[in-house]
Amino acid sequence: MLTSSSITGRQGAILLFVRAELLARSLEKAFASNGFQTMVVATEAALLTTMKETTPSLIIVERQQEQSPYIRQLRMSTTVPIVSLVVGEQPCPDDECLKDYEQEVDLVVASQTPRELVARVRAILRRCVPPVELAPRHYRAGNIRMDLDRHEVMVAGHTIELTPKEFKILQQFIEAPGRVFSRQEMLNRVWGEGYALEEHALDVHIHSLRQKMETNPAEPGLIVTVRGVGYKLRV
Amino acid sequence: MLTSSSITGRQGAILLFVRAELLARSLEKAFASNGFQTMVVATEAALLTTMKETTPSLIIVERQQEQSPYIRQLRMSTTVPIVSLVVGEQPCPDDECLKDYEQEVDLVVASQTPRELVARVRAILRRCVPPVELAPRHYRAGNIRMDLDRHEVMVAGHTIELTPKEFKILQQFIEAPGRVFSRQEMLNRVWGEGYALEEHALDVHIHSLRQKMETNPAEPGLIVTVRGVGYKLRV
DNA sequence: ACGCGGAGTTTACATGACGTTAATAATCAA
DNA sequence: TTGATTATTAACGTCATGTAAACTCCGCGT
Repeated sequence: MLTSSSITGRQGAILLFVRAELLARSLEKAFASNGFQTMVVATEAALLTTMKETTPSLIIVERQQEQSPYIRQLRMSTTVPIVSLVVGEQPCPDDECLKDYEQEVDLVVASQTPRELVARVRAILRRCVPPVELAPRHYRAGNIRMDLDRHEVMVAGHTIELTPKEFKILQQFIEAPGRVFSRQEMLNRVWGEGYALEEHALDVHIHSLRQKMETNPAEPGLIVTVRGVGYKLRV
Repeated sequence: MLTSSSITGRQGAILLFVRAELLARSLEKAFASNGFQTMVVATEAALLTTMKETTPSLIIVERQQEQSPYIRQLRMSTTVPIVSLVVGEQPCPDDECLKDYEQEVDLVVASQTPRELVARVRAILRRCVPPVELAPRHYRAGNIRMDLDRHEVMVAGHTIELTPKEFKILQQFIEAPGRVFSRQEMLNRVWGEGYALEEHALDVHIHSLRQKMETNPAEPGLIVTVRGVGYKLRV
């Protein structure tokens, strides 16, 4: 059952900036067993480039001496919660910790059991769940409108009900209007890569899509056949 | 970006639930000198009545043995951040602290310098001020009205009683009317991030919600299922 | 302490929608 | 016309969902 992952818009992972391999492993494991995904980086450079490419839901940084500069840089570049992790035996001197807080770090915490760290992280994330709906995702092509969040499709002004497969197929079409999709490519996109499936399984879904969308399903004007090649959405 | 200046302005006070007079004084002083107002209560009863009359911006609770019951009660009655303060010499045993976190306490912290406590509180408030202050406490969608402060729901003019879970679920729906929530996303939002939970648990609560809300629960017109995807509130 | 009751969770099962296959008809290109 | 490609339909198995009910857990009152 691969269905759940696609629509949920999976939360960003926890980004761990830790030098010690051993520590990284144990944290990674602790988070993984609590249902969190993690990414690990070991250098400042890697941290910053990772931040450019992905959006973690929280960052844990192993605290160092004189870390202010890049912590500030990090804080400026993202609003994601930052946890400063003090490793080693000697506790972080008070004024050092306070400096972190002044940099708007969300939590400075001494090395504890991984379980407790996970609990603290979870407590922070509870507060940071975005108030829903950052950017509504919807498409338009011709007189077809598709709202991915609402899972709604309108053709010529009135809503039509699509099954999950139909919806996904139409989504492929509308994301590249006019482009021809071979059966095999459509199968890969909708059913998943490497799914051996009778090619003509798609035909049936195309058919039912046409039944629901076309004004005259017998002479398709929206989803048109390109003989010998595949199907495309007429723009 | 997170602006620290506006936070200290006019804003609910910090509610301190501390028994020891001396400790109360010192905390009060520390917060006062950092621009926070405080209220102090010394008994559970006073805490709960104060909560009914005012809306603090954060609550600090001196941790006791076996505090779960009223912490839970507190957590259910408000969304304000709660800090569990461990006083005394012996550190809080691990699993005890974890219990607090499971009750959705925001931070469990051992007695430190007042300055550091203030810094930690400020870090939490940075995250929580926007929701507390500018999030509407009252929603309306169709003929559904929801008052978060009063914890009341009205459908078509008359009040219905919802359990805490039901209430939270409906809240997610009404904050983004029409948007489809996958089971997993709803679980994350209501039960908390990373809680592995049988997806089916949600169905049951949806069912009881329908029983209470729908005119004809057999044919849901308000909370509709989007097969293979999730549920949404029909607008 | 004990039991009661409500809330939440899990289990189990019936139902019906959905996806797939296969078989047949229609259409198009040589 | 003939073979290949596509359209259509029916049938069937699987899976998602709805629902009831049992069970656990916790708070509350006796």
